Amino acid sequence: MDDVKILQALAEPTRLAIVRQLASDKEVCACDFTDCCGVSQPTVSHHLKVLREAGLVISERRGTWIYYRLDPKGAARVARLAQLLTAGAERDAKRSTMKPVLARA
Amino acid sequence: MDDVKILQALAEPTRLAIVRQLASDKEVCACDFTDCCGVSQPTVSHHLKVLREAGLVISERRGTWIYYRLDPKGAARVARLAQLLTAGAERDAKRSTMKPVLARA
DNA sequence: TGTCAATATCTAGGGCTGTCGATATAGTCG
DNA sequence: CGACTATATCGACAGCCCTAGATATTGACA
Repeated sequence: MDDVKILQALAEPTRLAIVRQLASDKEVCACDFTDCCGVSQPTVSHHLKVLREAGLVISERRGTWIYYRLDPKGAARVARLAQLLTAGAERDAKRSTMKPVLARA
Repeated sequence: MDDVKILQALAEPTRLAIVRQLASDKEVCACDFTDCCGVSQPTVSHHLKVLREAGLVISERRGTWIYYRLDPKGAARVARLAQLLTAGAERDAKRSTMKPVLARA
């Protein structure tokens, strides 16, 4: 229900970089994000928590390491939002269905 | 490359409400957003500016009023981001393509 | 059990942002 | 031009959030 939360999670350079890495690398160890993003370990941990609580990523512990990957549910939510926008924009582009703007007041 | 800017613009309750209204109403006068969002006129003006500069909405002056509608380019950008996520998530769901995790160090 | 590595939590500070009142600008109509 | 309306800008304040150092927790391994 909280699409704002998902968008807020994505709307940050470091977190978007993390998500992009997961979109291309399939599975990434938490320890590797420190290099790719240029921030400290506590900061990475914080961002991963935000992404997790937003429902965008899933974590799985494997020994000492924790591996992250994209959450299909979060991706689906973003896709639905995108579809809402594209559908509205495409509809507006159709001149034939444009109703004349009625006088106000 | 400022996808972050687009996401930041969407990641705010009032602005997302504005965008949702535009997705369903096709064309909306700026003066109508004050009612639907429950914020003051300067705040609405501020949010519309953010959405405009992010490339999500287009404004068109018609006399005293200014009408807003969705920008197809912004919608396309969001759609591309969503596709990135869904593609990655769907790929991860395929067990057959999962490579075993190699030992680290 | 003790040590080491990976990750999480706590804390504080600095910057960004949403908000609104006051004011300015722009357009319409007499 | 002058009055009125819609919208934009300005100024200030409060709250949120990104960040990193210090510290705690967790798991592996000997």
